[in-house]
Amino acid sequence: MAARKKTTAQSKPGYHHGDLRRALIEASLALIAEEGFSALTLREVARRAGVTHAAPYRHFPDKEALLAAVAEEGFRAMTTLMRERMDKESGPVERLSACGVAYVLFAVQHPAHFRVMFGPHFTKPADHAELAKEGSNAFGLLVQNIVQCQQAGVMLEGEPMPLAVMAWSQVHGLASLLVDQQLQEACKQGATPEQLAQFQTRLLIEGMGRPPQNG
Amino acid sequence: MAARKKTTAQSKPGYHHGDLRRALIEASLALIAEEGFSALTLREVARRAGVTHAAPYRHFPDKEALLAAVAEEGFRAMTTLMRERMDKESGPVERLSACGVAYVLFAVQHPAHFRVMFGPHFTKPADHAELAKEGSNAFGLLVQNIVQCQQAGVMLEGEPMPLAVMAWSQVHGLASLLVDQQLQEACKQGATPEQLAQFQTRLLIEGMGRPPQNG
DNA sequence: CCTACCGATCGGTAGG
DNA sequence: CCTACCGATCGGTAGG
Repeated sequence: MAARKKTTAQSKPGYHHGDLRRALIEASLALIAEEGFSALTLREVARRAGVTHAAPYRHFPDKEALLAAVAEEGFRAMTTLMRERMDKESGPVERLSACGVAYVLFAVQHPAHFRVMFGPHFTKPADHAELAKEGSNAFGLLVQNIVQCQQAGVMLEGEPMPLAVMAWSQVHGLASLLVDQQLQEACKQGATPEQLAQFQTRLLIEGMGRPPQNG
Repeated sequence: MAARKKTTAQSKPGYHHGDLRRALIEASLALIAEEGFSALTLREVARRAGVTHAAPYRHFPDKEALLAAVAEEGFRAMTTLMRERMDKESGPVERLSACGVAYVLFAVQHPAHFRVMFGPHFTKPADHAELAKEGSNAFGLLVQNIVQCQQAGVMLEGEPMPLAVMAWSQVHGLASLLVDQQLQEACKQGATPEQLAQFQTRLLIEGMGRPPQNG
């Protein structure tokens, strides 16, 4: 055991990465997960990736660009997970539910990604067109599910947008509370994130699924 | 205009505050609101309060203690606002709705407070007993409203906790999306935060208000 | 509550 | 992708 040196995978100083860009992104995620956001500096990221602190500038002009790349990747992975879960269901209500559950599970499984995606990091959103597009894609999936529920006659008619924003709020709130560790006491009854998400999604659709009683 | 010096309220170096503690808290909030979280350093806070960077240590042992004071104050203000809005209503459903709307409005009106209250800043929650208590008080108000709806027979029976967590998720999600500027395009239809909160709260209670159809 | 000081770290760049 | 360097800022403390 004494012989086992305390080093990261590549401690050789002159090591050349095959893909430093990827290594930097992954180092960022690990750093955020382990030591929180305030610990994220380009220098520490470089250190963890096994390069000097000047190297990252070959791939990202600044920290914001690195974070944008992390966020983009996050949105793509989240969209993929939502699609996977949706594809296992056939009915529009079940597909909408699966989409929401996937949102929450992604956040719980990738908290660092989730924080970067929705944190207030990007001073000028206009500078990150690709990122905005990935975000819209994910939201579009949700809207599409809502519309299909409406067309199937199992959801309130009219503008889909307010309903989509409501569904987004629901899953985003649960995801945020879970990621930020706010549901420790309230939920130590043993409920898993998936159970919570399924319970909430079901009641949510229940509420959106009938017109208010007349009278 | 040339005569108008560019100084803050107190530029006199030796100025003695009547209440430096308050001034530090308010400087923190302004700083977060104006330049984001990463700009929050004890030195900059001291600068804005018009004292040297050693002065804050007389009131707070470190940055985390300052943030805990900000968060405590936030929870107290939020609880007050929820109570005010609830007290204008008499029916349990209306009171629950008012409580949720107040949560969202507080976040929109005090985004810096909201971010501190729910951000991942407190490494050891056990070190901040007072803060935990204020948070529980606010959540308790929500649980109490749920129970009263149940007792009035207008809400699903059984464990109130899952319903309370669901309601919290709903308003927390909407509040977070608004504070983090994520609803710009989706909602430039002109809907105000209060209208969004009221719409969502109404449908939420709708969903929690009836047992699923049997069959 | 201030002055003066400490070691440490950071973002960024020149030059190879 | 590295070495070497820059100015700037930070948290924290001694001593008054």
